[in-house]
Amino acid sequence: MNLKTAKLADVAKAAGVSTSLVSLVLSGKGSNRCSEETEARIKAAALELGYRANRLARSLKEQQTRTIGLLSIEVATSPYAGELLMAAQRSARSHDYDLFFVEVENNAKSIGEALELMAEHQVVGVLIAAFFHHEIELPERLPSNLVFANCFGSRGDYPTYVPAETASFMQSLKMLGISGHQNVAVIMEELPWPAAVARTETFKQAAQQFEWVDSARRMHFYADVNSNQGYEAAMKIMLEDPSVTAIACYNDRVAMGVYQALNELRISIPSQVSVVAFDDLELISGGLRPGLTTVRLPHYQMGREAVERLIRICEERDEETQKLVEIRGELVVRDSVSVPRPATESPFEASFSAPLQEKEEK
Amino acid sequence: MNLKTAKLADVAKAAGVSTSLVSLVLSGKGSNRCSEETEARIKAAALELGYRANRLARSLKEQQTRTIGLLSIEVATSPYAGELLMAAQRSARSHDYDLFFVEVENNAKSIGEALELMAEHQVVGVLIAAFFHHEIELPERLPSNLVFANCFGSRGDYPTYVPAETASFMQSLKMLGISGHQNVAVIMEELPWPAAVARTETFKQAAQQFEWVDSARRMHFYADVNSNQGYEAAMKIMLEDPSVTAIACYNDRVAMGVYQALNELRISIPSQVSVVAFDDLELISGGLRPGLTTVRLPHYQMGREAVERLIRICEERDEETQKLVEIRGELVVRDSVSVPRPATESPFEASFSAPLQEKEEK
DNA sequence: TCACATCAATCAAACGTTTGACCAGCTAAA
DNA sequence: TTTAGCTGGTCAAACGTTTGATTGATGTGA
Repeated sequence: MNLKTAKLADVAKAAGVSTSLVSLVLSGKGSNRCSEETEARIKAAALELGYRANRLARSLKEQQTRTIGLLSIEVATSPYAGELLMAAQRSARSHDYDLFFVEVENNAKSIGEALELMAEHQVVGVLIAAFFHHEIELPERLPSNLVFANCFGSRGDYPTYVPAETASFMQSLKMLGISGHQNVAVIMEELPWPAAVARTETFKQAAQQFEWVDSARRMHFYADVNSNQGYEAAMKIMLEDPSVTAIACYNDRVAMGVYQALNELRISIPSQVSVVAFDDLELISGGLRPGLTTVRLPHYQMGREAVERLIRICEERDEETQKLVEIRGELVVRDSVSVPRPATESPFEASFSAPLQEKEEK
Repeated sequence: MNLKTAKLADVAKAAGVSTSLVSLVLSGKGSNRCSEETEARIKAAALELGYRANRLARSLKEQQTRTIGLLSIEVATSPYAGELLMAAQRSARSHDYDLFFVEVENNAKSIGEALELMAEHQVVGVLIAAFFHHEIELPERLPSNLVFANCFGSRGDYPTYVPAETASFMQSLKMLGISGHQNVAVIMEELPWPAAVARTETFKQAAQQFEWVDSARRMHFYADVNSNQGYEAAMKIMLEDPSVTAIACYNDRVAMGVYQALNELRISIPSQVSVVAFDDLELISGGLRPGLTTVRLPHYQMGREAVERLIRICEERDEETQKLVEIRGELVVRDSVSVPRPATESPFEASFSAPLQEKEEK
């Protein structure tokens, strides 16, 4: 493996045959073109010398690679970015494709340069992936074999795999609805990300469907809600509107703030107030107590399906006509939802002494 | 950019010159080998046709690529995996290198296959990166240009960039020490990960240095402490040993459980009990209230420095002799540490009504 | 006028692989 | 005896690029 690895000619010399035959035998295309004895000799020589084909030469000759470009937009801004990436990598490998990875910022110029670079490397197709669902500014020239995952292009009509925001969030909300909640508040992102727009709309639908009380008044918007505004929002909600029995959160991060507010207010989850969210960042949703009932963003599925579609396209056996594929996230039920407390009961009654006593007993 | 891009011969024909000259001009090596007029004509033709060099052919001819292999071990198990990856990618690009990405499980066989694959792609060097600090099982054959980031190999003596566990964690502990804390408990991982072993030792050193009381008794070990045991640990600590004024946590995730326990126990942070941790997962450390004072794992620096070292090695201009490089994480001071409460004061006095009243005033 | 430099450009080989065309020797059917 | 087919291989061209060697002008100094 060091510096120079053996080449076809070395194996051929060692086995006393031509390079052609070695190539044929090693690629399996030369069945019945040589004797078993020679075949064995060639294979032994290849093994002995640790021969590995030079993919550069092979691809040059064959006029195509088995490499796909993964163009990742601002990977680091999100935790769990890895999951889409991992899914893409594994799917590619399982089809014997390799991954050429470039990460850039979300602007047409950087993306254009990255695409040119990939073209130079003769990738057969490109997957553009982002780590939160948004629009990507595309340059003029685009490869024909292009698929989007967790984002969508500003131009063109390419296969696009995104989370089914509406259907997914609806699962969370339905959980509240069928549990009997009527007084549901929602803490939503105000900036017009696709996720925010869709989830807001979903809340309206759910409110109508389940006949939630005062739902219009109970929608609370914050710009850049990720920056810790869940706490303030929940404080405001519970203090100004104590009849609320459930809070739906834009995402897990918001829910984390909500938990802290409810904790401080001595409102117990879920017996006094139920909480649902979106994302399922295990670090949060599994780390909170009680565990957060939330919808898992389908990062893995988006990565896998986008790559498989891309490969089908590259191999010209894509029969799907649908461009936009929305993937529904799975509802992960933990312990943050229960039936609503009786309508007459104040939320400010959650006894805190209970867990304390439990512990003190022993 | 579609399917077939123009090649040297096309540009040559368009400009009415030989391919040699086009190559020379476009690579800048042909200064004063042709007239300015011809040079302009060639460049115009190249632009017109959207010519992009075929890197396969170039690398084959030049007998070397500018591609480095990034072998990532189990990327998805950690959030913020992206940061190391991003750092590696950006550093590589800034030196005009590209990244060939493979992600595998931590076993010698998978890693061996990935390395062979990279060798086939003629990478000039390999960076093996993991997303938590541990040992990597290596196969027999290893490339000569190999560097480790956030992990280390079971064999061989390769440049290795890891977090300075001791020096970093000591920053957190020193923060407690110089604030005057004497009764410090620690919640530590029991499994013998390098991080756990080193951080345990660091705690012992700090305890000795600052003359912490009963420190041996105040070390609490949990196997797989990431699975939410911070809560139970903190409960146990505060109920059995209420004189504790500060809790040092193995990592942010543990601190998250500690916060929840202290919240339930009505112990306020930091006025009654201070908390420090390790990792600085912004999702947690920035999302908790009050913000968690913790040490940032130097993912970005490890990625960057490892790649730059690797490139120096590949270009045979590496003058460093040191193999193991420990990178110190930065202490991120937020609001979870204060001076210890008076020795006579019980921790169970944090008034919860205060923030409630504040809010009710308006 | 000759030798020699310089300029502007071309030639041709090579990188490692793949693969259709070819070939020599043998057997079996026509 | 010819023909055809099989067995067990080899030959040589090609993929797109780079680059040392070469070349044919033109200019220049002795």
